[in-house]
Amino acid sequence: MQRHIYDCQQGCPVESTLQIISGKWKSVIIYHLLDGTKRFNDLEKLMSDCSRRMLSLQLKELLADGVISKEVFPSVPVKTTYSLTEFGRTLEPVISSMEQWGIMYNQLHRSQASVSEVQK
Amino acid sequence: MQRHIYDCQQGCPVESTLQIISGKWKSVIIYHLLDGTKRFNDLEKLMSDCSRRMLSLQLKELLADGVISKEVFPSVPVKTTYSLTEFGRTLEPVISSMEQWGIMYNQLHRSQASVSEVQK
DNA sequence: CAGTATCCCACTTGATACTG
DNA sequence: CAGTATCAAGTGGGATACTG
Repeated sequence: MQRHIYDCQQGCPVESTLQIISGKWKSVIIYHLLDGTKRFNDLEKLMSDCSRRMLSLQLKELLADGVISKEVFPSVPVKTTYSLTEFGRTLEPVISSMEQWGIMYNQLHRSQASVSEVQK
Repeated sequence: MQRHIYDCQQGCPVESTLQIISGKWKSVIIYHLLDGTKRFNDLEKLMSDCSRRMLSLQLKELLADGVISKEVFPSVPVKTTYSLTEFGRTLEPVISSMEQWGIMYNQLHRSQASVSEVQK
């Protein structure tokens, strides 16, 4: 994936934030990790729209940006866990506001669906 | 651009939010419109990394999703303004938290830059 | 289990030029 | 001024198969 899409001239703060969280699945990963440490497999199940390949790529970038950390337990079979770093946890307000908005949006859509049902 | 990337199964709220704001430049546009109504040209200047073509495409999608509205004044030459709709303004907490985080992040980078300077 | 490697095409995006 | 049209190039991302 190409990094540094935004050059954040005039230091636009929103572009800076996007620099870190704008991957296709990054904020979703962070969202799930806010809930606690997860294994690769856990994330795969939580985000079934996201292919294993994409999950792997996005995790790698988050790792490189210091947002998450990875721990490998050399058991057989191997066990890996991902968690937010302290830095990653500073993104909580951002992800939480996205969560809050999404909840509101989903309720809106549910009620619109009900209206359509009634209109039939 | 392909829409509806996320099918938001289990109604993951973060995926729902991304459905609306995940375009490459969408949150930046919303950010600038929080500041007030803007003309096409204003946005072009504020986001000089974004090509005219991309700006146009992203505005079209935000329009289609009801996030922004457009007003055309049939003067010569034509004048167009974009503003957030009431719905679009509900995204303020999301964009503001991105802004806040970006400000923090930029300061962090500035001080790191200074440290590097000193280290030379 | 937790990935990586390879192939490959669709979509995204930039460049450039044109227009009401 | 505020876009659109067209073309070409590059990338994103799926499918599938393989591995320590």
